[in-house]
Amino acid sequence: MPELPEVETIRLDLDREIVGRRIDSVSIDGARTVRRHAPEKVGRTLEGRTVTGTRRIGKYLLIDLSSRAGDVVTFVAHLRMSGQLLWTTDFSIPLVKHTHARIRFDGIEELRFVDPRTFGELWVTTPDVPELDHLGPDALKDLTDWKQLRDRFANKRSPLKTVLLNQEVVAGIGNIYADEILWVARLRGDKAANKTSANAFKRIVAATHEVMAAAVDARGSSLRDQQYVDLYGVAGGAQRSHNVHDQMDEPCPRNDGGTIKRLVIGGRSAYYCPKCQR
DNA sequence: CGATCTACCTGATGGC
DNA sequence: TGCCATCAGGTAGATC
Repeated sequence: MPELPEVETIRLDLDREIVGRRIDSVSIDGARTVRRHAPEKVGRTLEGRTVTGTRRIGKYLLIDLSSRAGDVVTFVAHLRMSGQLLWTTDFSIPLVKHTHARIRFDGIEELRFVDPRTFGELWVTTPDVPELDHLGPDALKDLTDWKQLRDRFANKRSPLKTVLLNQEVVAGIGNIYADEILWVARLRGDKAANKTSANAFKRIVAATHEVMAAAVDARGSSLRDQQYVDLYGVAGGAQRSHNVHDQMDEPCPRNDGGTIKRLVIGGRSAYYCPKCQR
């Protein structure tokens, strides 16, 4: 569920709560939560360490930890479709269904990982996080030059939206914000990516930064099901600014007489205005 | 190499 | 009320 702005919102909250704090204990429940290595390794690795900082790469959340016997480690979380990270001020507060991991800090407070669909995952690794080497430039921080995007589009004949969703091309864009970026850039997502013009690449780069920055400012998008909430369980506000995503049959906000349509691109819902997106 | 399916899961929703 | 089909913010892996 969460895309870059939602992960960044959670990271900003976490940074405030856990940097400088010590992890007492970790419990992992559910065979799917940790699957890159033995689940017990998480507790063994984290317990007793102090959080030194947080990072985000695309939709991955990273928590850096203090060294022990000379080695430093990083804890990685990806929420996939239905994962949540929730801050609990007292570990005795009852667990909600589908709570798969608990990380306790300084005796009482607890970070909980809740994930009904169990697609999300946690793991520990080295600070260079080699598992994420395949990711393209981060859509918010590192996508600055349109030529960078053009080069990454080379040889890609899939639809434009499919390529924007490819995390190896650019990291952090998901289904909601791909629709929004394409609307701002006035481009249709079902056109072949390799036909994108230089001017269109410039508009995509500008639109990506604009859409992502505004969504972070609004603390992410919470749709009807409220599956995304921040670290404190509070919904975001970016959905109120969606121009096309999930806006079927609504008038285009450009007031150009267009009506928002839905189609399927790469097996996923895509919303667009047939009037202003070409 | 690139493109396209499919699997991985639970839960909400809407039609009959 | 069921019961069934469809859909959901994502990604990795198989296959062509």
